[in-house]
Amino acid sequence: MTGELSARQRKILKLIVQDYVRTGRAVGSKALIDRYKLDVSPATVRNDMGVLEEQTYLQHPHTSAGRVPTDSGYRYYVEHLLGNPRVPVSEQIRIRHQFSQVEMQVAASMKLAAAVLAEASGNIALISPPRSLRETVRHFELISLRDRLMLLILVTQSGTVHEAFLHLDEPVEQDTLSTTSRQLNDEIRDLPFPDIQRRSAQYSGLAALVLEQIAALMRRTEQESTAEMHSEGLERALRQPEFSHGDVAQQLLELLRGGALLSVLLPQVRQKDDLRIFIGSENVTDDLQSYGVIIARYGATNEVTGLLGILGPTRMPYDRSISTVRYVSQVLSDLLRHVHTDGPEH
Amino acid sequence: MTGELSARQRKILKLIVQDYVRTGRAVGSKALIDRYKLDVSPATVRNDMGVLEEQTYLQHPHTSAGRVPTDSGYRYYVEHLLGNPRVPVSEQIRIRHQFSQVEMQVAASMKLAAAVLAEASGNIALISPPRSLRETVRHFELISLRDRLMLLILVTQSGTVHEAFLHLDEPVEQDTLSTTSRQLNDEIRDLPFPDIQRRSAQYSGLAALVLEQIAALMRRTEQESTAEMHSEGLERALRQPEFSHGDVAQQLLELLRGGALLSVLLPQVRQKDDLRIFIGSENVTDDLQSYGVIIARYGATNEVTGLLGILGPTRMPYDRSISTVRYVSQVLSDLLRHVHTDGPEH
DNA sequence: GTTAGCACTCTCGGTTGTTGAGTGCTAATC
DNA sequence: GATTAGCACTCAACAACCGAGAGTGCTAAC
Repeated sequence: MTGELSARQRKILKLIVQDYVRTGRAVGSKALIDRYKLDVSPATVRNDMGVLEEQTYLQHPHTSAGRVPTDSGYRYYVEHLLGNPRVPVSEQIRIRHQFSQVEMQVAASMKLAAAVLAEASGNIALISPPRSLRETVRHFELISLRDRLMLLILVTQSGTVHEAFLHLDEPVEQDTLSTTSRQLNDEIRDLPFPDIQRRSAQYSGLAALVLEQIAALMRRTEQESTAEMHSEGLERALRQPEFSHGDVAQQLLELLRGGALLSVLLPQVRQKDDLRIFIGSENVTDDLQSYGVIIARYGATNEVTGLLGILGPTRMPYDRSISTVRYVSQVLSDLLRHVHTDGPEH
Repeated sequence: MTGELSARQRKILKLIVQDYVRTGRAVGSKALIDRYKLDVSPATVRNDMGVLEEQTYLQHPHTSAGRVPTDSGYRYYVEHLLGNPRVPVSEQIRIRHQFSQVEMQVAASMKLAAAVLAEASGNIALISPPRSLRETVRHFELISLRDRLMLLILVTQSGTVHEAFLHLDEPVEQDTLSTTSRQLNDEIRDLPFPDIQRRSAQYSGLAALVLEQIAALMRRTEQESTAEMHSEGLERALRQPEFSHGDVAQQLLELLRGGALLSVLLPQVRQKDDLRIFIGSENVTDDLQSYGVIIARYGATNEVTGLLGILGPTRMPYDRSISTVRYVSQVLSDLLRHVHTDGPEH
């Protein structure tokens, strides 16, 4: 079905993709020649276009319109016509500089990463926080706030901090809390939540309450971890003609909120530094049929990782997007590595 | 200019507002009579409509269309024709029940409050977290995570928890951290951030670093506190015909993100249990000209308060919205009072 | 004060032309 | 054999037009 393409045909396909991505309008034979000063005639281009259409790389919205890339056209483009795009060095410096501003604040870094991605691509940036597949306890602390109210602070392996207010049946001194926490901390360090839950049964009173709560917090995050996702750049993306139609905005919001996005795409991005591209109909989910998604995994180690990427219309600037996703994921990984392993100052 | 209205004129205005809010279509004299079985003729209604139009309560989109309420029409409606709407008891029970599920988790309660508001009004719910106008330190804790990495946890008067990772120049033992924190805690309890910043100058090394960081955290939240806002129900709201037009979605997103909303409206809602309504052109901000906003202040005390409310098109069900905002703000205040003053179990 | 009657106005939805970009095919040309 | 010129054809997009229907304001009668 799909045979080899001549050099000129590949060139034409490349130009069509780029032109269409830029303008958003179907590309005709004459317009293509005018704009890119090809030294062949429209008819020749039309012949080649005919071939490309036969090979399923292009399609016709209607008889008298220009050609538009199909999903497989984009796929061919990113795979064979794109090379290995790099973020320009000046841009790299600018990005690194921005990250150096936020220091070691994980939350701020993530927001920044999203902002950079959104900015560079003009589309929607996605990012999920770094999580361990199997979270364990690193440390917890009990703080007495008032007679019968205390605060539980939990730090897990991935460096995430959780908090919960606990109401007690009877007043407890801070000293009691401190000794309890010191003792329990030693016992449950590096344990995952099922183990903790089991141990809670062996205790009663304060200790049991605390252990139960810790287990509950961890269980909850484990369940949420796939769904939790921050997105950025939606309002700018909506300015694009693709999205100007009314209910697309609503559809997009639901897509982002629902998080079906991550739960479907997450398993497909296997390891750190792996970058995956999903174009239109390649997406299993119906809602994603008309979008393109670029997703990469980032993280400090192979254990604790998060995802980041870009979501846009199938008509998106894949070159810029891909290079930016790849670069930002590297920067973020570097940064996390500093937090997780006492790395050198940068 | 605006004189008295006859009983029938008020009735007609009320019906027009309600009908228009429900259907979204300009209301004609005949349609009004048909739908509400008035025992007067269309011509009479037309005469009254004429009067209402002269009084600026109604307006004509064009010659041959029905009437539509103006902003002052809505204003008259909420002030004179609405009474004091209450949430139906069954609804009250449902809401209370939902809140009892989330226990004392402040963050979860806020999300729930937003969800309830959005649900009841079909519009966008707004909520800003409870903050004190003048935050003071309640307690902080230092936790050593690794040789040269420690975690700072800060609890402020309003019950908000902040966290920050701190990198140290040289390794410090947990014991050192504990004694330092115990000592400093006593010293800075109940102080606002400028005082803390001042004291940090008197110390050096670890203590100085910690105090500076605490001051920085508090300063940052103080600045952000006006801007921070959670919103809910956007995607559902976009389903409404008012919002179906393309770029309204974008405009709304920017409005919500920018937080111009709160920084403008916040100062106008003076104290707890105060409920304010802004209709269309009554809003100073241009972006808000075609929206209606209902905002109430909630909180545990007069010191620590937050805002919640509803944003929708000027054409919104004011009765339901007002009663729900008022009720939810009460429920949330009750709940916060439990967290802040060791209240009885509920 | 209320109502019937009537001429008038203006949006909305569908139909109809017109325009222009683009195509596919064939025959001539390099 | 690949390329090109020429030409008839197609179809979306846009504007102009038209009739139907809902609603109005006014006047005169009740």
